[in-house]
Amino acid sequence: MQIPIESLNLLMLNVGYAQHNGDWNWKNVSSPFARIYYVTKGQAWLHMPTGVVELKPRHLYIVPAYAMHSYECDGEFEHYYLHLYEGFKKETDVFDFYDFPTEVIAESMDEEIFENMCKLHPDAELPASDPTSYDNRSSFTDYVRRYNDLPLYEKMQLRGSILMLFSRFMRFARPRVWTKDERLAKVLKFIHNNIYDDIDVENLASVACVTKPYLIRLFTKNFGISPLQYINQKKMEKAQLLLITGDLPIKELAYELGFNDHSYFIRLFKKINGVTPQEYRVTMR
DNA sequence: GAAACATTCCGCCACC
DNA sequence: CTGGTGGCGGAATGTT
Repeated sequence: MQIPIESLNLLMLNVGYAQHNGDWNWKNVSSPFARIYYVTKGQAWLHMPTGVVELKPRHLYIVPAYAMHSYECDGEFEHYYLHLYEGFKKETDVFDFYDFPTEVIAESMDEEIFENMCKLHPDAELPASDPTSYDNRSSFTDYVRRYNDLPLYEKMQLRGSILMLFSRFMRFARPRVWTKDERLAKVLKFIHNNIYDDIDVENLASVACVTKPYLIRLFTKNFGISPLQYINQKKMEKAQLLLITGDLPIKELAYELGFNDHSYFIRLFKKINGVTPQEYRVTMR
């Protein structure tokens, strides 16, 4: 199954050029946005769950949203970066449905694309390159607002550039096979499509045409966690995105994600992410 | 499946 | 007023 291009809309959070000299070492970074890098000079290493990748000039690299990773560099290293997120409810979680190669060889125009994006959007550059504390003065919300205020033709240009770069990876992407079980595939799809609603496991069972206890057993056996745990995990991912890209009060945000009780939402968020929603919002932006 | 049991969820409330 | 904590208990979920 292929996702329709209409539902693929990656929005830019940041774009910029970074020069490092042994100071690009961050451990265990995970963000609700994806990163694409184009290396121009030097060398570094990217530690992904799947293994270590050497970062070399004239190559493109991608780190999917929510992927836990680390950076390592001991000398000169220069690169363009691009941060992307899927902003709207109806958009597919592209990183959940495809596996992308971390590295691809860049095409001749890619450096120019980056250069051009930087020239057109100097405001989208990160003030600091420490992924754990980007900056206190300007938040991601400002970047998002700036994007929203762009004239339509500039948004079109931007989307075009983003899709060009993303297509380099898409070309080699493999649809992720979560399960061979058709029933579970339907269940996963249902969860992804309704992640902003209050999902009842009873509904999932009817989607899969099995009884509830059976579904729970089947799901847990295949994915290692129960349906409800999976749903809440996904909701917390969306929460992270909403927290850094928007200004919604925590209470409203909880409601937005299908929680009827904000205190429960806060508890769940802290349980899964280790910090309270507000702490996350402040430290991540 | 079903039934019985343990555990977790989650909405409510009181409070800081 | 918002964000956050903790207790309670019935409902929902998960296990055997």
